[in-house]
Amino acid sequence: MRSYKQFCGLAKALEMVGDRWTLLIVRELLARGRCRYTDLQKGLPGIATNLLADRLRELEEAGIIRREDAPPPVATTLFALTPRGEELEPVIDALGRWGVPLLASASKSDTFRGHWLIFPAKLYLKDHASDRPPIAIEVHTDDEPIVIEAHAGSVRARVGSAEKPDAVMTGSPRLIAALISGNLTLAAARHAGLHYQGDAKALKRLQPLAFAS
Amino acid sequence: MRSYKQFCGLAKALEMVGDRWTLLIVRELLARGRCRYTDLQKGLPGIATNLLADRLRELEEAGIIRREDAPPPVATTLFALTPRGEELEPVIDALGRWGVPLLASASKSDTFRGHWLIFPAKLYLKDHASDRPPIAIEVHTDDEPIVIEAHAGSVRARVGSAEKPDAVMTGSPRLIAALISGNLTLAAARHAGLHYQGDAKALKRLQPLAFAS
DNA sequence: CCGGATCCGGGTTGATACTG
DNA sequence: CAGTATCAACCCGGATCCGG
Repeated sequence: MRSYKQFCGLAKALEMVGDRWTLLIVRELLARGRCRYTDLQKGLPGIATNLLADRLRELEEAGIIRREDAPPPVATTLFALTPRGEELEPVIDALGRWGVPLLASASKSDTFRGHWLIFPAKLYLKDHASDRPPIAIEVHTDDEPIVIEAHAGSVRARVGSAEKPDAVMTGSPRLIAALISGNLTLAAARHAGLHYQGDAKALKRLQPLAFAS
Repeated sequence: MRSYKQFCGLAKALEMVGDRWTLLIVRELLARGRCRYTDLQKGLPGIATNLLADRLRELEEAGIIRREDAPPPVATTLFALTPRGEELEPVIDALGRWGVPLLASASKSDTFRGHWLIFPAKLYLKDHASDRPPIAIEVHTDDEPIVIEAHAGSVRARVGSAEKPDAVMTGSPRLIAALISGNLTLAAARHAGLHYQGDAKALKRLQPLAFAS
């Protein structure tokens, strides 16, 4: 991106990460950890391959990502965030949180990837029973499943499955996002088509206190 | 901005505020409160007037800013953030904080506006003596002065002057930014050309505890 | 299949000039 | 003061191609 030529931290930050697609690439690397070019492409539906290649080079020059040569027998290139790149997490979180209300009026035809739910899960869910044993909830959409785990007061979310989940939910991204962000009760989400099996209290332990139903 | 067509809060947020210049316009309105088109132009050196007009229209359609007709005798248009627009403050703060380290290698010829210092002042300074009487520090650069006020544990910064400042500092933006963000001690900044008169303890009360010199 | 490079058409940006 | 109008330069998206 062209320089703004302003002595301002915000302007300097935008020169490095303000380009189209750039922060979405960082989102992918934050959500999945280090991954291959092709994995990035799958997580960024709509990006042109030349733009992905350009951005990766710019991000590497800026010290935000790092290129690693995976050892044999894989022998492929892996892309990962540097520590400086990981410091962008608060930025992604703040922007993502600001954007959640916009999802309500999203187009029906928008693409979706399961691991994008990791961010609202981390942002909105808290462990309100830190003295209880750990729990795990599996979340299934059309795409790849994720697991939300609560353990001693902290919540983490990651791609993959749990070995013995306390609950498993299946539904449209829209329903699950509304449920996580506190705009829908479990009962209402079920009524709208969400499938939830397992311990209902597992979810209640994590949900925002906004509604107490 | 073209749609990413992704069901993701971050992507939706970037569609609204990810365009070039957009977040800098929000920065201006956050720092100065409501102001005129010409004030915005002065605070955004380098923006083309057609782009400013375009962005203001887009931001208004998005519900982020509001256009007000100032009453006579001023009779001018004022631009102000809506509540939804003000919710972008955490985003600006996170990005600005991430960008502060980049200022160290900024170009000598970058433009500067005094009120841009409001953000690092709010972000980095804390009132470490909430039981003491309020203080005010005036900060002068080539441009418009700002005031940093500490009162009962909280710090605020605004454009303008104080009636009876406890201290007044004058120096280059670079020096003052380094001092505020904790990368330079007062002694070092003075040695590098910063002029500081008044109570040195006033500044010490606010500075990050990073260095204890 | 992986990780791009190249080319091209169209849209966006930036600089300047101009106006109600 | 608060913008339009115009136009060149640049950036983006889509398609295609290519060496390992």
